[in-house]
Amino acid sequence: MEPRPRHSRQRYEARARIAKALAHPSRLMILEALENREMCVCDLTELVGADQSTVSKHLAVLKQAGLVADRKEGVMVYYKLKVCCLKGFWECIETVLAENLKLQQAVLQ
Amino acid sequence: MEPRPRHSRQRYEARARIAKALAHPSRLMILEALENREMCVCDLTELVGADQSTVSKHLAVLKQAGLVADRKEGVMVYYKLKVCCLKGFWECIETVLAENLKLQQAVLQ
DNA sequence: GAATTCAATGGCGCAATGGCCATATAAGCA
DNA sequence: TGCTTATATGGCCATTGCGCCATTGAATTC
Repeated sequence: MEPRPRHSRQRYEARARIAKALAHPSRLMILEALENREMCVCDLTELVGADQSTVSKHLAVLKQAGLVADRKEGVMVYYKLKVCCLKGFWECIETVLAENLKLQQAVLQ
Repeated sequence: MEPRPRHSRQRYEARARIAKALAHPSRLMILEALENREMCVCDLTELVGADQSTVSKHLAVLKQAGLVADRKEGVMVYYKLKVCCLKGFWECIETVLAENLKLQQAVLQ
């Protein structure tokens, strides 16, 4: 059985671009916060606890990946989730973490 | 409403470590291939089309994240999926990609 | 129009990532 | 004991990622 990729390299690269956008703690925090309601950059800056410019760049990454949308209202810019499929992602991550923890504890005993 | 993180910083960092492991096209390709059956490093090296040492390092990343497990049999090392929750992840990624594509096409028209 | 506020951008430094080559390690075989 | 094969590791280099600072741009208010 010769192993063959199921999809094209471009497709895996496209998938990885999305996954990369998810691969930072601050961005995960932002995404989770936006599940409740839309928030302005100032809110998110306070939430993350980093420099405003840093948060702004994180938001640009999320927007570029198509995960959030922004809306300007006066001086403020509000961001909201653009996709509702993140639930499956959270569940997957948490499952892995729980499994890892279980194994670690088993080793200690 | 003051914005407050739902979880600790450590938790977001732990989540991000898993997400980081998913954030490379070759690793996504490997994970998808392992859904069918376990495969040795030589198979996966052929699949990915990179240097054997490169693939070995990708596998170490996946193993460290707790996504795959390895089993030695003689000279060969076989890797298999350790978690079955990746389906939710794929679906999420594909949903985002489909949505992005739809919007791009709408812009062109 | 000057001052203030919110957000985005450019720049810079530093750490992490990922690629290949070369080498090490380990198992199987002559 | 060598010899070959499969995998892992170390080294090196180029690229990327991410933090903050400083600045710019845009909207609001005085």
